[in-house]
Amino acid sequence: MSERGVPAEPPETRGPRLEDEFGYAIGAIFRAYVKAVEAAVGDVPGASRGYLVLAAAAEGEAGSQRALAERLGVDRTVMTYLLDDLERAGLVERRPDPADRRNRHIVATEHGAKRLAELRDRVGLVEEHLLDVLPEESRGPFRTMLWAVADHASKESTLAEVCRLVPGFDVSEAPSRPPRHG
Amino acid sequence: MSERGVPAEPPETRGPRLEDEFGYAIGAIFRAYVKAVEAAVGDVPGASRGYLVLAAAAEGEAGSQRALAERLGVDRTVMTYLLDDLERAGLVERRPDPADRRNRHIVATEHGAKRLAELRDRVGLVEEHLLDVLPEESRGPFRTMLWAVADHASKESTLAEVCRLVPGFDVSEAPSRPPRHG
DNA sequence: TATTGTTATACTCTATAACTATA
DNA sequence: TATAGTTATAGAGTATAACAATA
Repeated sequence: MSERGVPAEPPETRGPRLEDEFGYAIGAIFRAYVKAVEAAVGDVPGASRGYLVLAAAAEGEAGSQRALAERLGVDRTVMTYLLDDLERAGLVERRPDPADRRNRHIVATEHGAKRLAELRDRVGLVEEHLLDVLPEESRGPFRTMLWAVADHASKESTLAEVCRLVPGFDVSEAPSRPPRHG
Repeated sequence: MSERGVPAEPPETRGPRLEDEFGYAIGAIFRAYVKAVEAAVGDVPGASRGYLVLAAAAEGEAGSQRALAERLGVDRTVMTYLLDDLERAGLVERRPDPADRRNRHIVATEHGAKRLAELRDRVGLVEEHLLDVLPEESRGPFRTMLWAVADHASKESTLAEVCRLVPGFDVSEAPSRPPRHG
């Protein structure tokens, strides 16, 4: 029927297992973190994402909605909805920026700051538990390296450079991927 | 108007920045990986997820659809749609398992295996570029540690243990989170 | 005119439930 | 009865586009 041949059954072991793929590893950690934090933060709107927004707001470094949305890799409209919920829960406030009244400064309320203190403890336990497979003396170095990679990955230039490295590769050219079903 | 007080502006620096949060770091890396691989694999259905499925299929270790779905953290119905697309693209095949005819064994076609070889190169470049901020001698140890954490995070028992550590914390009890807007 | 934020809407992805077939 | 896979459908998340306010 089909001219495409039979699958290549591995005679022994030809390549890496699924679990050896970088994408598998990073995805597994990300999913576990999100799921655990989701439960740890209870009814905080936006779950792990809401926690990060609250953390930034409490440090007074959240900046404008747009800036915050970009840092978290979400659309600015999504940030609007998320902040609606966090504000309704009394955790954060939108402050008009006197310097540029188009901007809204995102800050934590007193209640938000207090709530965050508890959340930090709980989320901290989640993190600790995720990393407790590593020998204690490795955790510091691991975090340092993870942070360095994250910082690198966040840069616009990084994705752009990948495009130059891979022939016929262009991030901006979305290959007009069809929807999965519909 | 409101009895909730003013936000706590940081007098100096009270806590970690957003970028210091584990959740920020892991999310940033995950997003960058997904985005870059999405472009790198071109028209492969399912993008980074499709790549992982194809990789598992080509090694003959994908097993049943359900097993594969669980390893990738997706619903079994989602796996059905994803495999529909990959099969339509001629990259994988569903083989009925003679031992238990309810199961479908997922295997790569010859075309799929050939395509995967190219994809591995391209995805490999993406990975290399993400990690090239680390000094060369650190990349191996970093991967080893990342894999260990991923393996640990994938275990059912890990999430369960987190529940015992955090007081009043239960993953299975989804706190009936309301939809974000609707 | 360009930008921030909002709103309405459409779209995409995911999950739920019902069904078939195997066991 | 229980499980793997499929299908239909509803639901949740996201993005697009049009708008108001400000620069």
